[in-house]
Amino acid sequence: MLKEERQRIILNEVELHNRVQLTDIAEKLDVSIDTIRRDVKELDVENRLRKVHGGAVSLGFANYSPTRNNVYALDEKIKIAEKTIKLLKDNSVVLIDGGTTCLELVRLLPATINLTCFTLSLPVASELLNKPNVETIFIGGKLAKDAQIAIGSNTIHHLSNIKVDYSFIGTGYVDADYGLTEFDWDIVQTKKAVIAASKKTVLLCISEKLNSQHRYKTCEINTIDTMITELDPGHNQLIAFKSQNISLL
Amino acid sequence: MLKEERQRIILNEVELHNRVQLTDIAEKLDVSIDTIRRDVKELDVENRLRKVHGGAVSLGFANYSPTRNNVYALDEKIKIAEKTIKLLKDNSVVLIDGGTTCLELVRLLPATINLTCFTLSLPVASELLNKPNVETIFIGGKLAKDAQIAIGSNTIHHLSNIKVDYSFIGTGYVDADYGLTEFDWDIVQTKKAVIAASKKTVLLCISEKLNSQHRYKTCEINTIDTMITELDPGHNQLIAFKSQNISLL
DNA sequence: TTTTTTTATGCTGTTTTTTGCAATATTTAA
DNA sequence: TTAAATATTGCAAAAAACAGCATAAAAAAA
Repeated sequence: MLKEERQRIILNEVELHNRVQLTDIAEKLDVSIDTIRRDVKELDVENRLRKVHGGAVSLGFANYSPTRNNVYALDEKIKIAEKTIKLLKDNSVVLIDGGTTCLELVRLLPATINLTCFTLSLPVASELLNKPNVETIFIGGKLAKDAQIAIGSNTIHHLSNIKVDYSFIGTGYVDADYGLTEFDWDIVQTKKAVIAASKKTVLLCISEKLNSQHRYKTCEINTIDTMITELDPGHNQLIAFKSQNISLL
Repeated sequence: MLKEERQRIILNEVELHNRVQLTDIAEKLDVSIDTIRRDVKELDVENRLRKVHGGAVSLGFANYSPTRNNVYALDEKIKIAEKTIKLLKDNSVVLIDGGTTCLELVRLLPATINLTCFTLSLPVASELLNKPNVETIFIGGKLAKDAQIAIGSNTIHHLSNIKVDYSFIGTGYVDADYGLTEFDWDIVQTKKAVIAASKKTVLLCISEKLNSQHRYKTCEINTIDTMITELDPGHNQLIAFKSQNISLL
């Protein structure tokens, strides 16, 4: 049997069942497991399937990723993400909120980091699945169409049952006096529950949002433990926050 | 024998069987392996076939994968999705499983349809958010990296608290006698919980999976209420299922 | 015609690829 | 944690590819 032929059969099996075991294929084709393993490794390098421990899965199955749309102020968000990653300790349990800043944080997480991550956000969950050493737990509930996050009473109830070391949240609006505010009432309720479920809360926020406010209040500014912007902590845009009881990074 | 004639025979053989081995053809034509090797090499540079180690494969065979659509057996799955959509009544509450067939179903859902959808699958949830009149509820829990679905005791517990009108599920393997089976134990547990949470269960399955089986059993075939394949219900591949207590579509 | 040139083929020895095996390490499941 | 399954690595045998050479056949030129 030609190698090409064998690999074609492997691909076919993988696409048919989404997932196959190397031992099964080896037996079926009557070649050694080593041969199948090498085939699968090659096919993996060629991006025709994804090799996993003990077998292989089809790309359609494993490779789902939402199209990365144009992220506003990407550079700033990347800077924030990099600062945030320094805060993360191995083996901690964290909760990561939705929003593009948090999503950028997840994208930039090093593959080596060992975390247990809770999240409410579909895109964040999707990205987290690409991190080999992160265990991802999605907090279920009714999904908000626009924000792509779980909201509502059910979600809030689930959140009331957990307590994480750190939560990393974004916000629609922030002001040193008025605190964190949002446009959407449901989001506020959910964020409140997130903060209540965290020992420490870290706010990720580009400087452009500073000194803005909206209708519904999530929390006072000093409810936040740490605020991370792309600016240097000594920047004079942050003076109003320095007097509050939060640490700046 | 003319070189021209020999090469034509080689090409014929390749077209017919999608592949040939050099040793076979050399023996058949009673020339040295070197001659055949040179022939095949020439045909390869002329782009009439593709030379591989030990033989040659047809162009269609070699090109099948690189430029193919990402979803295996897409046409069949679309046909299944179309049949399934006819089952859906407005304002019903359904649960949609993961897998590419179910994902295709969601993609083809008309924008007008009014549904409440539960799901465990990240990609399915993501697609559902594009449907303006569908309320999506994600059943939370620990996420499986490869299948991108919620699994584990927490998920199963959540499922035990709901009862939907219909669930639409896929399966790794199905056999008229052995029932639905899977490669993965966790997936089986979750699927069992899904079935328990449904008044009616509908299996979506391309015919290629019929008469295949694996290690862990999800359920007997007659636990399923309806099975939908891309085939006509009267097709003789489905005879073994007709005698079971399930309806075919 | 004969001679020369070109092309095709087969043979030999060497190199590369493929494959299976065994020893060891790593990952996973219980 | 331990035990089992799976991966990795190095190695050796077999198959295939390759390069060079000699010969035979065919074509072209004398």
